[in-house]
Amino acid sequence: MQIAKKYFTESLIQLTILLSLIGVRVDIDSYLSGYYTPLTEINLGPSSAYIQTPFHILRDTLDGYGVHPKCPELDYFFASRRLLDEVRTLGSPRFHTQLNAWLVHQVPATDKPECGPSTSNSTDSSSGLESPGDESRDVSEHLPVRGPAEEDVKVKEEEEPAPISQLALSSTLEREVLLLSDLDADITSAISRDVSLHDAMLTSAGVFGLASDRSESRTVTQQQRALFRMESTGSLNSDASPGMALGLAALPFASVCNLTGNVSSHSALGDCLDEAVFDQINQLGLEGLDTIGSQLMDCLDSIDPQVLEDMESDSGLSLEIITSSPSPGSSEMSSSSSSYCEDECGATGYSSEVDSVPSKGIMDYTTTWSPTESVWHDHSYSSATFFNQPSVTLPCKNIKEEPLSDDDGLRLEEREMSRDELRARALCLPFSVLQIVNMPVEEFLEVLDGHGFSPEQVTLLRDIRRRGKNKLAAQNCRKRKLDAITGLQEEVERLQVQRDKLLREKQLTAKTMGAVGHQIRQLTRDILARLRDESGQPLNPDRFTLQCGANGRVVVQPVRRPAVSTSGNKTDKRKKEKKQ
DNA sequence: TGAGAGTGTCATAAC
DNA sequence: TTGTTATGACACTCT
Repeated sequence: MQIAKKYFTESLIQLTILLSLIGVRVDIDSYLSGYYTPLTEINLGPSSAYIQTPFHILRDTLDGYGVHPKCPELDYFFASRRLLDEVRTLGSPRFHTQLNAWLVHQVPATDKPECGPSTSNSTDSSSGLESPGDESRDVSEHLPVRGPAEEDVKVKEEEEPAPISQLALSSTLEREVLLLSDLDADITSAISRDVSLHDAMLTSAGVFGLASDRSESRTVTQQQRALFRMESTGSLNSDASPGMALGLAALPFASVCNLTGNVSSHSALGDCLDEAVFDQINQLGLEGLDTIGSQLMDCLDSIDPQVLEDMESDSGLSLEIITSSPSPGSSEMSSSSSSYCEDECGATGYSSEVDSVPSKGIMDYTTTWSPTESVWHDHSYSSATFFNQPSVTLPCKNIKEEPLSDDDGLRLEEREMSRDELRARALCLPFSVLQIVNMPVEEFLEVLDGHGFSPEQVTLLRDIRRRGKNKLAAQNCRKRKLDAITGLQEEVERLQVQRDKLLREKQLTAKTMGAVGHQIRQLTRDILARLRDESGQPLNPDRFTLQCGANGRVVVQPVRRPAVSTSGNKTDKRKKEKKQ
């Protein structure tokens, strides 16, 4: 029994570690029952695209416990480290963990799209799904589908984290191992039904890059749509538990590939993993199920591994990553010589920091701008718009020739495009709105002069830039206004508290003064009653009083009464004199 | 259906 | 002179 409990606990912790790596927070405190250090986590849901988290301010809160619960990014950010730290603090009884890596899917190499020139240009940004040396990718592509018992991977220390894409849910329980061995068919079929591993990888990889080739662009788009279908109608609605769904939503970068399989195969895994664990996960994820789609794509597209890496050390700026999901053009497009294609996900979010503090991985554009730069930083657009933002610089010619397979989706994308994006597309400007807005003025002037634009295009470029700048300025202005209002409200509340405090002090002081005055009068009467005048009679308190001098001497003085009656008599006399 | 919030855009002033 | 920023005002959309 003791051994079973130990195995059970170890399995829970292993699962917790893995879930923490993918962003799912699990409270296994109740399961551990004091066996190990309590691990307490709160599921706070996904991050908002609007939220800018000042990581640099909280960089010292390594354990994350001090993080405000309304800051989901921070909690998400510290979850993995905290869990690992806590596990590490357990000391010597390190659980002998075996990770059974079962590959979820294998995609033929022919499906591997190329990201065109952007692939090489945005290596740093698109590497989120590729572990160093494409290790995970290689494993995913070359490893055959095998049972967990065949591929056991020792859990390495945190200093040498195993590629997440290689990892899957594991257990040391024999029962689980045996059952997992039978899951391959289900898992593979579940994933193949909706989206392949390679699709997910390439879709995410593609969002960071540019696609110059039309067919490649469409491939990526279709893959992305496939992923959308997966998350909207596929495994999430069928087999996946909400908890796992939320975990997938909070999934960072590459781990989504394997987790897609995990999500799809939850029903099977539920047989071999403790139901209580999944119940816990389900409870965690029920609230986030509605927004799972945007959350998933948030994680897929907006997380730059480089930036994630930087979170540990710096960067109070949020991510602004442009998605490279080239979409089919519209019929209004005219032919153009432009073959450059880039997506853009909205205007640069309002943040003076973004403009004034060029940061690593944040404002690459302003420092080393080039038309092929694909990394942007957007805080201002919602996730839905974020993912549906098509490129405004599609090669019009190719688009016009190719039939559209999904007109409804195209119209939806066009409808969600801004007017400037539509205008830019109409005039086939080879730059995205974001590029136009964010490029340095010198570059902008060079662009205006060196590309042989027509007057209409030049005017549109200037207007787009002006409107984009002004849009950001308006956002900043409104933010400042709200901050000012908030500050004033806080000041008002503070002053009201101070006023109430002063009023209470005033009342207390008046009360004290009254008591002291009463005591002084009583004391004066006592003293005067003890004193005698020349005739030996006690001094009348109504006619005498005590005065305390500056030197501390106390003297008896007669009470000075105002001569009201005399002055009144004088006026009466004057009135009588006037009458006479 | 009206109210309110949020947002984009324009006009303008200031730097 | 030009570009940028800040801000009021207006219109529009969405909840």
